[in-house]
This record gives sequence, structure tokens and C-alpha cells, in this order.
Amino acid sequence: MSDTARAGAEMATRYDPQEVEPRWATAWVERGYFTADPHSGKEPYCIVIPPPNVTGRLHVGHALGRTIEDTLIRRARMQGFEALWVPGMDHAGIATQVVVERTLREEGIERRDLGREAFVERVWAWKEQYGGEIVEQIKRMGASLDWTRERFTMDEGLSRAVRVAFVRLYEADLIYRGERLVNWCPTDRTGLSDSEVEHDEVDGELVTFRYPLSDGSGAIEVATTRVETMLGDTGIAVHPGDERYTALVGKTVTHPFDGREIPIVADHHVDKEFGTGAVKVTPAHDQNDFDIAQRAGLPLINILQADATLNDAVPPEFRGLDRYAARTAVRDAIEAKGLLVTEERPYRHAVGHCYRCHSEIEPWIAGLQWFVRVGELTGPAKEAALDGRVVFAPERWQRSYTAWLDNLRDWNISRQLWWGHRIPAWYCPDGHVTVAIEDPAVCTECGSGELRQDDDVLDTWFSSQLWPYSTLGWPDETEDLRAFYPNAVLVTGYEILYLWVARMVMAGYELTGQLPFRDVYLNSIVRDGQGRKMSKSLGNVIDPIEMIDRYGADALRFSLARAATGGQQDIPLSEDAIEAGRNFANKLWNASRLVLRAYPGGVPALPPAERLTLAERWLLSRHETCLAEVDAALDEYRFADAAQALYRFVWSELCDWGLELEKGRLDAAGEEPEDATQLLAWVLERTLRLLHPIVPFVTEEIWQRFGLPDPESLSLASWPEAIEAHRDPAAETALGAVQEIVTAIRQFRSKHGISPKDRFGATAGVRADLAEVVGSQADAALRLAGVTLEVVDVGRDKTAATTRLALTQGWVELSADLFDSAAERDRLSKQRGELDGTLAKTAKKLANEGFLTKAAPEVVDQERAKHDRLVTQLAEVDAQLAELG
RNA sequence: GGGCGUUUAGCUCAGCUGGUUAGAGCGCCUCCCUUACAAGGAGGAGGUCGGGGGUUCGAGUCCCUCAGCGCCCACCA
Repeated sequence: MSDTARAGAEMATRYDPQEVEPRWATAWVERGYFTADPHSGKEPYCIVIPPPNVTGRLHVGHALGRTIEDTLIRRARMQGFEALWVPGMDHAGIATQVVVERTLREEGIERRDLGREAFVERVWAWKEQYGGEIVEQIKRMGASLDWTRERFTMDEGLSRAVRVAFVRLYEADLIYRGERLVNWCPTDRTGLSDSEVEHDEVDGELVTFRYPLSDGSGAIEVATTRVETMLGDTGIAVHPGDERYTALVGKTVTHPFDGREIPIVADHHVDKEFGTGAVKVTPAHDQNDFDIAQRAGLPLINILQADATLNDAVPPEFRGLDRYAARTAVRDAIEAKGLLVTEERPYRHAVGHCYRCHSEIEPWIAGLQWFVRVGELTGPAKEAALDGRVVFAPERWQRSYTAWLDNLRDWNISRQLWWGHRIPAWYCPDGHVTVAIEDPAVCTECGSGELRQDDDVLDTWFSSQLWPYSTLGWPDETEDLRAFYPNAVLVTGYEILYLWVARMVMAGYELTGQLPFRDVYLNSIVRDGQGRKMSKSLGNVIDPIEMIDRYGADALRFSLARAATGGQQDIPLSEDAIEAGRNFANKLWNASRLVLRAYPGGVPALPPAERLTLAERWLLSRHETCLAEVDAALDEYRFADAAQALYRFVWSELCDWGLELEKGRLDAAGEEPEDATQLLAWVLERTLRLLHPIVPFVTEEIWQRFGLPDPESLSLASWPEAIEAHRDPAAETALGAVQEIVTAIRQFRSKHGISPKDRFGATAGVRADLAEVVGSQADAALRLAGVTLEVVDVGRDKTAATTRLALTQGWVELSADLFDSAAERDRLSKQRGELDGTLAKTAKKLANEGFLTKAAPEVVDQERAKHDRLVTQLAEVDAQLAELG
């Protein structure tokens, strides 16, 4: 035998991912397997990675998403598509700026001291040094990304895409500049979009107090959870139909602290039923109040500075107070004036928080800001989802998506940050606005050369919404763009369905005239083994890199794929599950060791059909079923089902039965070992292909040992085609009988404490047409059950001095001197009980006239067959019991 | 206040368009270091499918309802 003929012999008894994975991870990339070719003429299949933040470390959520994407892209590549998976990172405006500010602060440097330009330079330097960590981590997962096409949201090309997008939207009047209330984060000192605000319940207080009427005729009561805002009140609103207040509308109240007269107005927004039915109106610090003020023509009084301390618009005693201190101070002052009515504390209500730093948001006028008229973009985005041009998986997300589109305020895209895409708008001293792709020299309106660019940067999501095509070269008509846009599928977490996915669809359609992708797969949030959120304080965070170190990337990938059921919003992942993934890889490895032990190398040649044994026909048939299941599952994004089908086939069918049954042939004399080896190698090789998209490393490592002439890597191999001729129901039935016989004897041994080493004779009775083929597996019965098996017709009478084990299809007889009759009686009566129970159920069904007439005929036939089967089994057991006395 | 999801073995979950003796992994018990694998093999215990009602010949599977848990959206001060 040559060296290759002993491929299996060189394999260690344990699979070692630490040795294997780094080797392949680099080899694949270096050999350019994942570099896509827009000219190949193959049908394209493109996925863009959801760009992780430069600040990021790989967490399990990323690991899940990348596993799913890699599974899809590797399979597509094997299926003959021109597969492209585009890598890249997001500059992540706020997140990154905050991180860098923090590191600077450790050096005692404040951002403002440094100045804008120097600060941004520092962020770039930081990005170069630390920003790419996550890229290295993604590589360790075996992700088949095309690294030659790596992008960054702030690289030159993407920055130009951002400018072009901004200008086009501006020219289409879909972007405008205006003074609106924005969601202000006093900690990060920037405005946020509605989607970046998270509403959480907090224990606050509800203070009800009185505003005295200016004419002295009484007072009106109002309630608020933010009593300090009363310093900026410019109105009181009541419902127009509220008779309690009709007489008061048009009158004024007097502000207790500064004596301002404040009008009482009528507005439909006010709920008569809630509280006192009268609302204080603080237009500068509440969105509703702002709207009421617009309708009623009330003025705005801004009482806050950027850090949420009170400004000079309030009476001196409150100036400079922090908002929370002011809340107490104002409440006390109201009480001192005898205007406090009631207080409810704690009062539970929802408050907006910054999605980054979780500070409470203050609605605030932050000067002129840029907005996108989102409402005008939703139409096509919604239609596409409804008519199936964009398909969501799991499909329930479609509803969430369309519902969200129905009710949108304009999108604030100005951010008061330094790290990001500077807004491409310039202002001249006369206040003219010039919006342009290239930095303009003069004002387009008055020709003034004194231009100042907008200080603000764009919301991070403005650039990420362009990602599916900006990464491919848009706005240029590049070859990549032509070939790979629209993308095939987008995979991401449902938590950014609105923040990102919906916006990509809207902007994509508006800017490119096409929907950016066909399918959207929304994956779940990964929780710990008990379903709890992973958090540092709970100490239950699973670090994927640690898991890769400990169990291998394949183990992590497999466990994630197996957990991705899609049925629920969260999926649990425990270290145990990852360990199970590692065990699976090891199982596969060892099965391969056996198969390849005597494999001569080269393309496995299936022996001619007439030389196939029953076990072999069965194995081919089961393998075919597995292939069909995997295909169906992956086509529908049911990753857990695909992984499960493979797990079951490899472990329960190939290993537990297939290999065990074939061992006899492998060790036999003559041609048999060769046939068996070829057949097993053939099945294994195809199985490796099916597994490769999910567990690329271990499959590649094993596959290499086949010594195939072509291709040079499993990554380049083709996806298996179904072979219907291999489906063999007859073989499955016959082997099912063999399995039953073997299992029954094993159970008998176990119950009676008979050592597996004790050999004895057994006679099996099976259906006449199966006798011969079942008999052909006698040697298997000897190895698997330790019996010398004789197979006869099921109708043969029971032999004296034996016991009969009743099977669903036939029986097995064993010599009576093998067992203890008390134990046997025990076993039989238990079996009797079970059989009796199910028999009663079927009998009842068959006695039901309605069932017989209304159920489908084949269902009735099935039930009859089952009934007969059970009767036979039961009779067998009863006969045994009678004999035992 | 709307909407979505979920409740099946000790734990975590599968059970597609209603008809299988309700499954898997982990955990647990017994036996086995048998020459692919102890990260393994063989056998086993364990569930009236959250409660109630309904549709149907037949419901874990469809409908209603109640309850628990989780999430999303929302301008009730």
C-alpha cells in the first residue's frame, strides 16, 4: 500500500481544531478562493456583512450572524453561483467618539482642548491601531469573506457615496434643514433620531400643582413628571369639548415665579379623562407641547443648556442647576408658594434613554438640523414587502416592518459630533445654503467666497443605509455593482430592523431604483443556557473567541446553527451545547478514520448496484433523505433543521448502524473490503460536502485525505445533486427489521444481565419476502447482538423451551435456559401493559363509525394494519406469559 | 394603550399544511476502557404537550378564553 492508501492511519484519535483551523483559515484566503469574479458569467450571489463597529469585539451575536452568512455563501459557492461576501466595518459615530474621548481623558486630555481636526486625527489613529480587532476575530471563525473587497464606511469611496446620496436626496427635496425639537443626549451632547431612543420604564414622580388665574378668579391644576419644565411653560391646554374649562379658554394664568401671563388654549390632543384634563405646555422641551404650540401660536422658552443644566431664561435661583436638582428645587418652591396639590411617588412611566449611554433624553431645540422626509420614502419599501419582492424570514417580521413604516416622523440626521461624515452643506454670511458633492469655493446663490461648512456630522446610519451598494462602488457603475447588486440576502439581528434594514430598503430604492436585497433573514438574540440575557454582572457572557480557543470554531458554528430555530425571538446557548458541537466534530473525524483506514485515494467509486448489500442500500437511501432535508431546510433558512438532519445522519445512521454493519465487510477477505471502503468513502465524501458550509474546517481537513485530484479544496467542490435512484424503501423496511432484531436482543441481554460476550443462538421470524435479505445480515447480528442468527418465516410455530420476543414486524426466539423466568415475566408484563394501552386506543378508533366513514381511506387502512400488528404482538406476549405460568 | 412571540421530559428546545406507540441534545440510572471514537458504545427511567371551553370521526397541532413569561411599538401630561 502506498502512503495515500493509509490516509486514515495517520489520523490521530482526537480531532485537534487548534492545529487545523488556523492553517486552513489562512490557506483559503491566500489561495484566493473567496475572491469573486464579476466576469465569470455565473449567476451572482452576494451578501454584504452587517458592518461591525470599529470599536467592537466579536460577541456571540456576531458569531451567529457570520455563521449563518458563511453557511449560505459557502453553499451558494458550491452550488455554482459566483458568490461574493463583502467584508467591512462601520465607523460608528457616537460609539467610537465616546471610546476615544474616554482614552484621551485617561491622558488628561479633553476633546475640546484638542480641537476638531486634531481630535479626528486621533480617532483615525485609534482606528488604525485598535479598530480592526474584530476583523481578526471574524477570520478565526472561518468566514469566507472576500477580503480583497474590504470596506470602511469612512473610506474614500464610501464617503463620496454618502455625499452623493445626500445631494441627490436634497435635490429631490427629501432632505431639508429646519429647527425642530430633537432627542438630546446631555451626556454625549448630540441629537439622536427617534430610533436611537429607547423607552424604559422608570420610577418617577407625578406632581400636580396649581396655576393661579391672572384675573384672580381661581386656579387651574396641571400635572407633570418633569416639574422643572414648568419654568418653560408658555401655555395651558385643555380639550375643546371639555365643559369644565370652556369658560377658561382665552383667559391667562400667571406664572408663579416670573409673573409671565400664560394663555389657556384648546387643543384636541388633550385627553379629557387623564389627570385634571388640563396640560401645561412646554414647547421647547416636549414633542407634544411643541406641536400644540405650533397650532396655537405659543412662543418657545428654552430653559436648558446642552448639558441639561438650567440656563439664564429661568429665575436666578434656579440657574445652573442640573435637571434633577432643579426638579426638587422647583417642586419645593411650588410647595412654598402653596400651589402644590398632590404628589404621586413612585410614579412608573416610560422615559426615553440614549441607546448608547442610557442617559435620559431631553427633547431640546439644538439649532438648525438636517432631516430626511422619511414619510415620502416608505411607499415602495412597504409595497415590496407586501408583494413579496422583499421576503422576510421568519415571515412574522414582515408585519413589524410594515407597521413601523406606517408611522414615521422625519429622521433627524444631524449629529453634534466630530467623528463621522461632515454634512456637505456650506453657509455664507448671508445665510445661503450650498449643498454639494465637492467642497464648493463660492456660495451658489450670492457668489460669496466666505463659506463655512456645517459643523455637524451625519448619523452613522445614514452611511450604513447605503452599504449594500456603496461597498460595490456606487455611485459609479462599476462591474461589481452591475454583477452583485442587488444582494441575495441580508442577515442581521431583528433589533436593527428599523434602525438599519428598513432604511436600506427605502434609500436603496430611492437612490438605485432597485431593492437592495431579495431576502431578509433576521436572527435571534443569543441568550445563555437558561434563557437569560448575557451580561457582565451575571457573569454568563459566552465569549466566542474563548469558545473557539477551547472547542474550535466548527464547534461554535455548529452549536449556533443548531440553535438557530427561528421559532422564537431568543435562542439559548450554553457551553455544553458548544461542547456537543466539538464532540460531533470528533465523531465525524473518527468515523472518517475508520473509512479512510484502507482507502486507496482518488475519487470514490460506488460499486455496481448488484454488489451492494442490504446495509449499503439502506445507507445510500438514508443519505439521500438527509440530502433532501438539508436542501429543503437551507432553502428556507431553517438552519437548525439542516444541522439537526446532518447530526442525525452522521451519528445515528452512518456511525451507529452504517459503519457498524459494514465493519464485517471491511474485515472480510477478498473483494468485499474494497467495495465497502469505496461505498463508505463515497457516502462520507458527499456528507462532508453537505456539512462543509456549517463546519468548514474539520470537513476540509478530512476531505483532503481522500487524495482527490480535483478540486484542490473542499471549498471549491460542488454541492451534491440528488440521486433519486438511491432511495430504497424496500431496503429501509428490511433493515428496519434487522435493527429491531438486534435491538430486541440487546434489550433482552441488558434486562437479564447477560454479558455481551456470551454468544448464543437466536431464531428470527420475519415476513416471507424479507427472510432472505434479513438472513443476509446474519454476520451483522453476530457482531452487533452476539447471536448466531437463523431467519425463518414469521408463521412458524414457537419452538419449545424458548422465549419469543415480540417485534412490530416478526419475532425473535431465544433458548429458555438463558434467562431467569421471574425477570422475564416482569419484562413481558410491562410490555403487555404498553401494548394493551395502544391497542385499546386503536380499537376504539376502529369501533368509531365516524372514523370509518369520514377519515381518509389510507388512514383507516393504516389504523387497521396497526391494530392487527398489535393483536399479534399481544398474543405473542400472552403466550409467553402463559407458558411461564 | 396597541402589536408580536412564547408556555411540550429535571434543563434547553424540535414537532411543517390536524391522524406516528409525542422526539432530540444535555442531565440522570445500569452495564461496557469490544482494535473509528470513553469528547465513546449498549440499555433504561422520565411527559394526562400552561388552565378552561369549542370545532372535528380524530387536536400538542385549528378557534375562543383565562393565566404566566419575554419582546417591540406608542405624544397620555
